[in-house]
Amino acid sequence: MKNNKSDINLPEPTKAELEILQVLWEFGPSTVRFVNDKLNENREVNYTSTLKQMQILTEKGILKRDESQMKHIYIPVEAEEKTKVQLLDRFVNTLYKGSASQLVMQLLGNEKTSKEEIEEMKRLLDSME
Amino acid sequence: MKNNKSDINLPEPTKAELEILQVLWEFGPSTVRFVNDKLNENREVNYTSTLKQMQILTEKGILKRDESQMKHIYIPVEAEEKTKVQLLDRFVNTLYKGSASQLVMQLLGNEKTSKEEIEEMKRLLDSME
DNA sequence: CTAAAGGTACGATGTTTTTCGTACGATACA
DNA sequence: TGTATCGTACGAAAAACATCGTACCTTTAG
Repeated sequence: MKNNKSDINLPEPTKAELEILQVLWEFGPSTVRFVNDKLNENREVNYTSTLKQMQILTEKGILKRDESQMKHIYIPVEAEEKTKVQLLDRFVNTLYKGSASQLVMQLLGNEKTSKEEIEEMKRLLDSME
Repeated sequence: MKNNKSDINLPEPTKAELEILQVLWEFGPSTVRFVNDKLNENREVNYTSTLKQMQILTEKGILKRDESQMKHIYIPVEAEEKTKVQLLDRFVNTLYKGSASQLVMQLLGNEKTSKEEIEEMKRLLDSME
């Protein structure tokens, strides 16, 4: 199997970009100040660094923004789910040759996966057709 | 929840590095020539680029090598499983706040996940305690 | 014995991603 | 009204990653 274009051309958020997206997913549309404050709960980042990243994300079409106020409000263009599905898909393809069940097997073998989680997975699977 | 050190200090293979690891996982200990040929089935890479990457991987302690012959043989230090578990763990933590069942839910919602895969997951889960 | 082929080493360069300094406009308020 | 504060814009530096050219050694075939 050669290059899979449909994979390659996806806008692939980078690490720093993903961090920002996660804040927006968790707290909804936000200002740069807010996002930067959240990031700084975990690590030191300069305000203008965050601003720049969010501008880049906007250029790439991953975020859009409301400029009607001086404090611009940034909003993810795609729903959290959609982006995560893409990332998960890439992950499964890369590491498990596309086999979701292999990935699940690994989750089950991982002691960090709790009994409760496993029960929940069972429920999910049983509730399917 | 602040920095999770156990996460942060992992040697996190880069994209190019992962490509190489995958060849070694699939075909076992190999020479640079062999790995490079495999990579070139997918995309053009210069021999010395692959060599360099494999040297870097060795410096990082992700690969070791047998230098007893002129053609060095490279071998992953950690088992495929162990490395994948680490990557999966990071992935689940980053995207799903550690909830494996949420990840599974997303797999189930993805039309690319086949009925067979789902059946297989059921089997796996049922065979657990 | 020698030339070609094929191997390693490694510095340098190219590219992408991340961070930041500086300029400058808005706002707030003493 | 002027100055401190808070915002955006944006180029450029820094860091991380990836690629490659060149030097030089070993093996092999003639």
